[in-house]
Amino acid sequence: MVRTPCCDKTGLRKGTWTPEEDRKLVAYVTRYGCWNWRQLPKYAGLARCGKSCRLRWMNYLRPNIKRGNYTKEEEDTIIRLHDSLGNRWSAIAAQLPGRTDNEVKNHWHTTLKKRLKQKPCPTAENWENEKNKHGVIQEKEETKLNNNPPLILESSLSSPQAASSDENSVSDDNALFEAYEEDSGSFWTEPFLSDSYYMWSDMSVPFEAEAEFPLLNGEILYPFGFYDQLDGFNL
DNA sequence: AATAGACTCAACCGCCAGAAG
DNA sequence: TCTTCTGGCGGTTGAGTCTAT
Repeated sequence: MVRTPCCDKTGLRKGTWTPEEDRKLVAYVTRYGCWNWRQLPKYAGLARCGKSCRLRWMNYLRPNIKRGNYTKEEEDTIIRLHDSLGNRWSAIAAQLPGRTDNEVKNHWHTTLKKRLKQKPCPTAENWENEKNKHGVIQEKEETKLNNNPPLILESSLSSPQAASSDENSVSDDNALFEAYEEDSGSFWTEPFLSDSYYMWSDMSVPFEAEAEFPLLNGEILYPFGFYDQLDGFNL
């Protein structure tokens, strides 16, 4: 949706991502990882800032991103965690497999906040009651988050085994990664090339783009088929 | 059918913390 | 210790879509 594509002073594109840009980013990150978001666009052949690439990947292109309606359980979790953590969206999102902080934040502002204003959710009330009854639930929640950071991060999300049981709501884009898994075999078993894996094993220094990355030279080797924003990835 | 207002959500912005030099 | 770089986070924006009139 959204912002009119434009360029900033340095010639970097802004606004809505095109299918072609998505394709380049997905191809690059799944193949080489995101060893440095700021440098990545240059090597991936993208006229975007690194931040924009990271955001696009984290919120949209990453494997196992869950889209669509929120379940009652998910909404209850958001309300409960927001009650105890406040606007710590990333911490809240970490408890909801497949949901991003941006998505949780949007859902809160567009739906849940209003709903609670109109008619305080029974779940929130129950939560208050439970807190009063047991006194320790909130502390438990905080402790869990502080001492044992949720593992629902890149590596677990990227594994099909760890995917949510609500598979139908998971983005169709995942077909892309499943297809890649078939190709590479080791895709899921190797450390996921994402935030937790910035540098691939035998590459400590970024090499010359022209020499090493066909992505910049017309003949582009994509591990996947054509991506269509409406239909997802056509393999 | 046309229009206005409300709603949604992808994307941007600015700030902060941690790491490295 | 200071500076610079980078990733991450939360707040905000604004164009597209939906709904009511």
